[in-house]
Amino acid sequence: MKKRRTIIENSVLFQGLQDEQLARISRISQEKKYKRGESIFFEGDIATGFYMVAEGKVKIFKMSMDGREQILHIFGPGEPFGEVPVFHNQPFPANAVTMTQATLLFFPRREFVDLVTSTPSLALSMLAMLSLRLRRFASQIESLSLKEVPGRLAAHLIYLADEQHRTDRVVLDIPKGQLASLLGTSPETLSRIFSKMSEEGLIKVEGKTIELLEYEELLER
Amino acid sequence: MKKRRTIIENSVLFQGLQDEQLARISRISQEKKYKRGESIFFEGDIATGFYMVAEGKVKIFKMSMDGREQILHIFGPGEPFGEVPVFHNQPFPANAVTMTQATLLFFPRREFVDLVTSTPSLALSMLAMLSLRLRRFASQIESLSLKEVPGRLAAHLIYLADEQHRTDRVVLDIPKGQLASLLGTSPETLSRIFSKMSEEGLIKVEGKTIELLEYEELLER
DNA sequence: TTCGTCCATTGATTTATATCAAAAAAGATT
DNA sequence: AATCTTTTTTGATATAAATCAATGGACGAA
Repeated sequence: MKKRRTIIENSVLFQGLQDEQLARISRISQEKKYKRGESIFFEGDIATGFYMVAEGKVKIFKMSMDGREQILHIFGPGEPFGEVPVFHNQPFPANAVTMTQATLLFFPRREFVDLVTSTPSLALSMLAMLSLRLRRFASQIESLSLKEVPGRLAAHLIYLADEQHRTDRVVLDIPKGQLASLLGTSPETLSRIFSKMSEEGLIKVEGKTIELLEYEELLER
Repeated sequence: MKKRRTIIENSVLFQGLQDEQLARISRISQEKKYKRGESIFFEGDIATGFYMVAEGKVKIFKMSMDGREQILHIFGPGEPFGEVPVFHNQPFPANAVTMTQATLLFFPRREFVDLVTSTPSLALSMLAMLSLRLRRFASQIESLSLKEVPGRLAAHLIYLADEQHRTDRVVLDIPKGQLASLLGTSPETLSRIFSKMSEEGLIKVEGKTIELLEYEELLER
């Protein structure tokens, strides 16, 4: 499996932190292995720490009186769970069970709190990173509901251009089918829009390389 | 209205803090009154601090060029908003407007950051808050891109049912037009879907009260 | 080479939803 | 009660995009 450190530095919660900070986080984490269908915690349990999925899938669910389970979340690699009650020092509000064989990282509350307490900058960096992600999510939601697909594609191309530090061309880092899903559309539709934008002279598509012929125009979309 | 101190010590963000810290928080906060429909801030504004609702309701939303709005959150008493720029030192990512007459507490950025730095449990609360928001956004994005409107409505009804601790009926806390914007659709479409779901016997709509006749079915949507 | 698999494109059709327009209903104000 | 305003519903139409179906590479394996 992937190295613990890799999981941590690519996780929602810790990504973007400095090496030194990541190292400390990594040091307090404990690796735990689970078989499929094993319980991780139950509703009402004292939250002694939180978890992050390294490998496998975990479901968080509540049980209704008549014994039916209501799944609240399903978490996969890189996603933390149980952190909200842990940070608030409250019992777990739901149950957690592995859906597959799984490897989890456990972060003991005590040690995590000590770490944050002794390193104020860690908490601030984490807050900054979470804020940044919230910002991105907000614009993704905006994009999904307020723009139609060509607009979303344009926004994504601009985003890639920004990331790749150029305004003349970008290289897609995922297959077009996946891009379609990322933009909330179908491969067919995406393909048609690529050709329409090409006809309009906005871009030129050559496999995974997209030339941005009218950067300014794209911004408008 | 309730005393400022009461709001603060019962809020998710500040609950559990010691008296001295609560007093400090209370000291740096400023009370502001708003009429219904007043703007609190606009997307792009420089942020000098964040807010907490003491009384009333506030919506956070994005606006498209042609004036359509997508609501990102609706906040009520005790809930903070506008914290993202506090930790990221960038302009507000969305607009905020009061939906009712409202009283807000304003916390200046500088003082608050100092406070967070010196109060680990506050930092943890803040982390919990942002972490939770991130999760909500993630499911909103999933919902917008994967489900069509009836599914989103069903999910929202279930969410309300959960929040209101009952499975037989829920009461909408906002006008239907606003709900449409929250679900990323138009009032007309939402209205039609309400009547279709009623015909199908899934729900029964009486003004703002929605009876959930087939809770299980709704879950499936 | 040829075969098979994966990915991308193109065409035809269907469908969900937005939009435009207007009426009806519900609340608020005088 | 009467008027005004806001919210909700209904109808007709337009449209973006999903879906279904088929074809055309591209790439690796045998």
